[in-house]
Amino acid sequence: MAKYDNLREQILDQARHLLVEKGYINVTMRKVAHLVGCTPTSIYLYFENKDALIHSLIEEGMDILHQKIKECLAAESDSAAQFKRMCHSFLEFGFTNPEYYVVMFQLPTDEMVPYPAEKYRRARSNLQQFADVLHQARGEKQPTIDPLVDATMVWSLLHGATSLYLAQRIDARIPKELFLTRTVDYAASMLNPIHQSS
Amino acid sequence: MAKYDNLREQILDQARHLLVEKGYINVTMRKVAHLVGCTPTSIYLYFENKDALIHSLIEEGMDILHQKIKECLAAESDSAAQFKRMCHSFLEFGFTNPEYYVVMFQLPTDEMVPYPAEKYRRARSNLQQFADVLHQARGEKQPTIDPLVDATMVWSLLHGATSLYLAQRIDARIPKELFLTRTVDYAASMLNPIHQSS
DNA sequence: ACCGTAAACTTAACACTGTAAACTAAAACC
DNA sequence: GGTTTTAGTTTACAGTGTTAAGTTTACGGT
Repeated sequence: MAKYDNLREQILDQARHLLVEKGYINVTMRKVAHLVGCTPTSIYLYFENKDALIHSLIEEGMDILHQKIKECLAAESDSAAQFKRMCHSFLEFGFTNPEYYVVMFQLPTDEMVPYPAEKYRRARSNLQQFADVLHQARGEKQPTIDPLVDATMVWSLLHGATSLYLAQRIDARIPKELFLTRTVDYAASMLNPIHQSS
Repeated sequence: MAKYDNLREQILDQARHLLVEKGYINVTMRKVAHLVGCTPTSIYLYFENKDALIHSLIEEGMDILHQKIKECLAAESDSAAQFKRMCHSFLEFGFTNPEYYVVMFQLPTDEMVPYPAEKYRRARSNLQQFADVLHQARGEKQPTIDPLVDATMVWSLLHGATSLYLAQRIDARIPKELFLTRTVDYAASMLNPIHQSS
């Protein structure tokens, strides 16, 4: 019956290939179809629309990132070290998978239907991981400081750093490695909750 | 001779109107032209292409932001207070001018020709303002810590916070005001350069 | 006053994009 | 073997940025 051997998987493969090698703008229905060897409309047999196709790739990326974050917990026993490693891993993921990062975190809301709330689970789970480790590293002192807020601050920092780096908006005088370690250090300052309010 | 009264300005006006009211995706050559009452191709008489038109709006936005940052210096005498106010102003600019912010800082590099290096002046100048105030607030102690790097860290935080907020990716349990003041506080922690390296 | 030229603007067209509807071929079922 | 369902294609539409050619209008010179 089937003219193709698992067409859905082939579409996903070529879409991923196109994303990683040529960037998001080159992920078009026609280009994906051409690489697969089918017609553009055939994609609609397996994906409701382009957004659904991209969302599948987003989920893949979320899985990869989630895996990398989880590995940080196993690699260290000290929770402060775990936290730093997690920050480093997040940055490294963005730096080495720029196109994945773009679709996962930088796609304009207007340009695409928002990533369905239900599927934010992995993203939220990552944030919760940061919050948990942060909470643990500080040893339950000062329970008034909500770790979720601090984790959100850290996420903001990491996301901003990655975005600016990928957009090549970091001053050329700052070497990549310095930028990376400094960002981790700044994030790690959240481990010592000595804040003065404004 | 002229069929229109300062067509270039009218184009810019309607493009700005469309951007602010309807968002970046709705800034199309045909929609701008329709609002102006001219043909789409007439725009090309005054702007090389769509990018050039958008860049004009970007420059406008940069000017507005630059102005707001400058006002912070006048509003306070203490340089630490100036710094905090600058951070707050940056966030507020993004929060209240989401569409300007999008074209200024979030347009995918691939989707648009990179913002010409020469025109980064205002953006760089903003970064330098942050670096200068940071340097001054710390009173020249520890000259080894390059304020440019720290200013870049702060910029990363502010940009990340704004981006996540505008994309509505901040946990609903965190009120906007708390998020705002916490971000400013975190940025302000750069004023006390007590960093432990990793 | 008239002609030629240059400036301002429009018309028509091209190569793309995502997507819906209609059509076709092949397999599955009874 | 005939009918229905599945898998896939063909065609078409409305939208995008942009280019090239055509048109109208105003200006300058003799």
